[in-house]
Amino acid sequence: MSKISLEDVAKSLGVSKTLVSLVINGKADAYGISKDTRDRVLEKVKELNYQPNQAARGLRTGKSNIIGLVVADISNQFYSKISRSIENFVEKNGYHLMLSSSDEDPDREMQLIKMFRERQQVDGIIVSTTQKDPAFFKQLREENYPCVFIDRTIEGFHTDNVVVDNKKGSKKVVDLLIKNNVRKIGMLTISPSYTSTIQDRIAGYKEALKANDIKIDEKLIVEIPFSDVQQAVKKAVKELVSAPNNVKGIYVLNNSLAIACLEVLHEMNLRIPQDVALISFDDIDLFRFSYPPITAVSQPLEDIGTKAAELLMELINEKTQTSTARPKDIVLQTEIVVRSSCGSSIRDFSA
Amino acid sequence: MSKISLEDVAKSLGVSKTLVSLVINGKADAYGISKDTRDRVLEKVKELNYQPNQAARGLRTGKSNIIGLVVADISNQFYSKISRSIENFVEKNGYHLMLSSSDEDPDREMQLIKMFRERQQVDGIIVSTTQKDPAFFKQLREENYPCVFIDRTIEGFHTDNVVVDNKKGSKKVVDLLIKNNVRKIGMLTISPSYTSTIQDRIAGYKEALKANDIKIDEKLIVEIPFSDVQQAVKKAVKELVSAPNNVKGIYVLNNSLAIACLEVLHEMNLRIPQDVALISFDDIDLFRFSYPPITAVSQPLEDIGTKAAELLMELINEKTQTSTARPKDIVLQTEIVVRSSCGSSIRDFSA
DNA sequence: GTGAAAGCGCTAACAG
DNA sequence: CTGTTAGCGCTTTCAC
Repeated sequence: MSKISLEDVAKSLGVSKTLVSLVINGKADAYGISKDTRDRVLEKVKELNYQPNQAARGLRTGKSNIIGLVVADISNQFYSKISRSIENFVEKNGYHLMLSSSDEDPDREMQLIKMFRERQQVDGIIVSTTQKDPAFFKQLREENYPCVFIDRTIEGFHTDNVVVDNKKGSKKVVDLLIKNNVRKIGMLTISPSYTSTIQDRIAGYKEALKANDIKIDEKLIVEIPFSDVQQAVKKAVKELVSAPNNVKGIYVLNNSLAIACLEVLHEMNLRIPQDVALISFDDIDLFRFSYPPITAVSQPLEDIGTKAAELLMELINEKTQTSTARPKDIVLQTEIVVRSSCGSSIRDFSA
Repeated sequence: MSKISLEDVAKSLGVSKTLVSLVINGKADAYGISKDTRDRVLEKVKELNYQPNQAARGLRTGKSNIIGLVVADISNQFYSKISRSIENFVEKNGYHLMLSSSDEDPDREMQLIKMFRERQQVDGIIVSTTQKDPAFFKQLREENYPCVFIDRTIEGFHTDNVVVDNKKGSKKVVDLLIKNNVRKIGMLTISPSYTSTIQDRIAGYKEALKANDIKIDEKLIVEIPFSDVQQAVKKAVKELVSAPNNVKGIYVLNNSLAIACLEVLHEMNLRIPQDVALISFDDIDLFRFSYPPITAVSQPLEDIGTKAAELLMELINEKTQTSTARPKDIVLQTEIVVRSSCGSSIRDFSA
């Protein structure tokens, strides 16, 4: 441990702890400390390689300079990319990132947040929530605890969040498929399906169908449990592509589903897009190089992370002050990345 | 904030803080506290939803119950999967994970670790180091600071680590390619190339060539800078596949290189493996579904994370005690996943 | 079996 | 401009 303390620095300089503390915290000017003493202090600090003890500081100030991030699964590229950009941003502000995965379990998520907050004194959190009921977060807000939602919102609960326009993105990509003459389109959603993300994507799908005078068939919408994607997708895809459904296109609502779906289609020796077209939400590296390359709705991951971190830093700093225009609802736009899996090929490796 | 403190609990029970503290920390038995009072305390704690303040506890005990993880880039699936399994393990022990990416910058890495340790009171770290010089870690060890290496070691420095047998894996995969009658094999390494991982993989490549009486041509070994993979790979691949080099196979030493390489080969309209074969270290989801599927050396990511976390927990708990058989050098085995990119096809989508 | 009291290292009134 | 002092909430001797 950094055995040397504030007191050591003060003593070896023959000054008070206060003085050293003020200098270290950049309050030298505010307290009119002479440039000379300030420099002497700074020099000594460097010489002794003094590092303030955060536990002590935290105990005193009630702050930790740590922020928490809770996502469904950090090993999903979608979240790990966002995490990276959050890290980059908060680091500039002297914050560190504490991380946890909820596995889409609402109770676990609550537990994690509580732990972060109450035990570890995390100064604020960024969460991709899997809650349905806003009660927990309402209380958090009442207690004025800095919290930013990413990716998902909770119905009927307005708070600071950074999301993408899921409905619009969803509609556009389904529209594209229909323009490519695929009119019978099955959809794979994922549980928990009550999340805003999934709901909006479903809504976009339905809108696209309606706009093209296609009747919505609820039997073509299959919900896959988060805990057993592999098996469930297999079963679902088989049913969708065969009679009486005979879908000619499959729309999957996230990247894990896409991977599983791709695997099943290959196993079944179905050609994509000739036999069945495939489109997905979430664009990941894999989709560029898969066989065939997959058309997907791409989200600005870096922006999501950066904006969320920015928002959280604002919240933490404003905390007691009156806040301007809160909560901030940031909606970013998606982009359709067209590849051969939907029939309209930009680049097709099978040539 | 959890406004209620130890004192609140004690007061509302009419007992001392000591008592409550002892009960909470499971030392009731050791101090012979009656089952009756213990239960009363526990009940009150629950009723008031008391959460110990970690900052205070940390200040007192010098522990934080946080461990740090430093990797090159958390958005690389290789690290995010490991991170996930570390998280799972340490969580069971009541620890949280603090995360940072070093971007393969040795100075940044040192800075991060110092911060973790000295400022944030992280109880121990797991690091995929990018250092060449062991000095920093030697000092860490002298100060008895718990630290576990994953993925990479530093030459001439023995410490607790969890790695895979890179040399063997590398040799096996190159061997395979040679067995498939590809004898002119170029290799793309990545900087910093002095890491044990890269050195061992290079050694494996050379061994395989030697074992098959193929002359080693240093011109076929190209180092790609971590900071500019895309461009550099493009240039390198073009040179490798054309005269006078005319390689018939490319071996890339990690997954980022593979992705970049795949892209270039497609751009150049070269068929894999007919024109150029491709093999890689690190198996990621993408390789199963890419066109063509890519043969790779697969690493037991979950095991790496779990073992490393286990080791670290041991180190933290042993700290003062005499340790048995330290440092522990855990070497896990890799597995070659054969796919069509190397010529010997198990499953080939191009059919 | 239980309580009193010291003190971890720091910050922030308040004095001067 | 600089120093004194009082805790933040907890653990841990030591006493009873």
